[in-house]
Formats: sequence, C-alpha cells, structure tokens
Amino acid sequence: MAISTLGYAILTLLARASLSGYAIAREMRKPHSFFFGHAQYSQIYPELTRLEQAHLVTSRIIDQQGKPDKKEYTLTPLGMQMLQQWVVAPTQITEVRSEFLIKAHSLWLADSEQALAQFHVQLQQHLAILAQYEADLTAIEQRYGIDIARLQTPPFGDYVTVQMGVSYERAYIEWLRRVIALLEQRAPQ
Amino acid sequence: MAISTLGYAILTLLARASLSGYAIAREMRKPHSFFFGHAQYSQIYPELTRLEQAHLVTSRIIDQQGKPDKKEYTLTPLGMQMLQQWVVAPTQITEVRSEFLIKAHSLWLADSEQALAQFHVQLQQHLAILAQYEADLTAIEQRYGIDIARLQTPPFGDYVTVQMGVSYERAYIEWLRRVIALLEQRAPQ
DNA sequence: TTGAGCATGTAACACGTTACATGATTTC
DNA sequence: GAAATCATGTAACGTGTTACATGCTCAA
Repeated sequence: MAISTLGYAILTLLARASLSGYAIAREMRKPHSFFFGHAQYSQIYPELTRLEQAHLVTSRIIDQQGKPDKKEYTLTPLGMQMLQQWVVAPTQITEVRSEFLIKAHSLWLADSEQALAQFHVQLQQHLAILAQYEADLTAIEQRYGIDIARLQTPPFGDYVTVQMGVSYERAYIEWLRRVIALLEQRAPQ
Repeated sequence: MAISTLGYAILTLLARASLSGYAIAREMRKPHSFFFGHAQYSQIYPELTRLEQAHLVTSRIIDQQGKPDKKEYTLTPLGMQMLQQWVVAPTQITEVRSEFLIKAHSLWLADSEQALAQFHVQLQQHLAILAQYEADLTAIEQRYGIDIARLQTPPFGDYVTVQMGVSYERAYIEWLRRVIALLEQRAPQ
C-alpha cells in the first residue's frame, strides 16, 4: 500500500534526527512547523508501525530513568530513498476549507458590531503568530547570514518555510485590517 | 446533533439563492469560492438530508425538460437564524497540513535541479490562479465602485474573500520566486 | 460515437479526532 | 493536592474521497 502524506511528513522529521512517536508529535506542534498540521498520537503511533512494516524505519526501545521507556525510530536507507523521491515529485495544489473565510463571505448578512469583534480577535491572534515567526526568522538569519542559500542542511528547510509563514501572516493581517476598515465605515461607533 | 462546517457552508450558499445539491457543488468549485474546499456530491447530498431533518432547509422537486428532475433546497427562517449566529461566532484558527511546504522544509536533502522544476510548475499554477482572482476583483470593483463598503448584499462577501485570494496568491508567488532565486544560487545552470 | 454536463444517491474505504486506559515524575 | 509532562497504545466516531449505479441530452 502507498504511504500517506502523514507518513512522508514523519519521514522528513526522522531524516533530521531519530525520534519517538511522542517527540514527532511535539515537533509537529512547534509554531514554525505550522505546515505539518496537528496530528494526534492516535494517528502517529499506528502510522509508525506501518512505516516499520514497510521497512522505511526501524525502532529500538530506550529505557529511561524517571520517565516511561520510549521507542526511538530511525530512518532506513530505503526510507531515505523514498523520501528523496517524494520531495521532488509533483504536488497537487489543494484548496482547503477555511471556516473564517466562509464567514467573511457571508458578512453581508451579519451584524457589523459583532463581526468587528471577531475580526479584532483574529487580528490579535495572527499578530502573535507573526511575532513568533519573525523571531524564528531573525534567529536563523543571524546564525547563518548570507550562507543560507548554499546550505545542504536542515536549517535551509527551516529558513524557507518560516519565510512562507511570515509572508502568509503579513498578508492575512493586512487583509484583516482592510476588512476592519470597511466594517467601521459601515458601522461607525 | 451539531451542524458541521460543511452544513453551514451549504447554508451560506442557500442564503444567497435556492439551489439543488448539484448546483451547490458547482458553486463551491468556482475559482472565487476557493475557501469552501471541494466537497463531493456524496457528501453534499446526505448533508442536505440532515439539514432538512433539522428544519434548516426545505426542498421541492422541480421537473425539467431534457434534464433530470432536480431537488431545490431553500433556507428556512430557522436556518437563517442559525446561520446569522454562526457567522459572528468565534472561529478557531486551524493550521492545515501543506504537502508542498513539507517538501520545501526538506529541500536540504533534494536535488536542486529537480526541486527547481517543481517550483516552476507551482509558480505557473499560482500565476494562473492569481490572474483569475484579479479579474474577478476588478469586475466587482468596476461594478460597485466605492459603494462596496456600504453593501449589505452578497457582493460585499465576494469582494472581501476575493481580496484575500489575491493577497494570498501574491504572497505565495513572491515566496516561490524567492526560493527559486535561492535554489539557482545553489545550482547555477 | 465519445465525452461532457445534468442530476441524485449508496457503499466502501481512508483519514482525522475524541475518548479511554495506564502510570510515574515534576512543577505550581 | 492538582495539573502538566513524559510515554504508548486501542476503540469509537466523524469527516472526506473514491467507486458504483442510473440515464438522458447536447456538442465535437
């Protein structure tokens, strides 16, 4: 059977370091890993079992003092080969449902005051996310400088994705502010 | 039971006009409706049945000549009430998995030439989408001018969402071009 | 004559989320 | 004393996709 996108996502993290299922979930929840989505343990553990059955990863149990034992997964040469093929394979663009944009599309039938309140909440949340991404970006830039382009190591991947995060959040925030201005024209306090 | 996001998405379209299940799917696939996602008929038809059981919509069968009969759904006053509450209710921001960004995050282990080819494919596709959104945006602006802000009709919703579409695609294209420049530095032809 | 569009639905399967089960250590 | 963190897993459920079933009309 074919490997799912979640399966490949796990392989990309194991290409950087050997990790347990728990640690994989933790990595995916880090702010600068926004593009991984937030997979649950209940999805990651069975997926790791499948990857092991397909010989793309191997596992070994590590005894820990004070903490539960953990199962550390390591990428196999076959896993690396499959991953490298996938990384440069064609990717379909998929339009995903956005609850907030569906609501924005129906703003014409909303109460302006109540809508404004929700737009301000979104603005605060997105400003916080942007600040986070910008901090990550400057940290990478200060550490690697103009050599980033030539890097054949993980920070190159971090750099390009955090840049997308910053661009996306800036665009989203500009849009939120533009809609807030429109709604205020309609309902001045 | 609670109404799903797809259920509310359907209600937002029925607030604009009475439609059949087939027509709802068609609406959701239009380029400027990118934020609806592409729901299948097999999901829309049962969802409409549930909405009718919950008394949020009513249906009537319309005989057509030369085409199959269709079932036209209409929003009820209760449906409109539920919808108006939902539109101004809090929305959780959800980070969605992006296959292309996961690949970008693993660019450090990819062949630069092959990666560049995929980035150029994405660039062409996103340029085409941007052109589409920009055409839609200018069409709305030319038709309604500076009165858009005061509109309490559907075009206001179209206007704000198409603006997001344009902003998003411009940000995405800028990012693609920046990464292409980086990859070309790494692998000059 | 082949395919696209119109039109509604069911069944099987894949993917994702929530809840349940267990249990020690550390921090507030 | 309560909550968070570490750690792995199963079961049930909800959502989304693919395949199947049917059949007429119109355009290339």
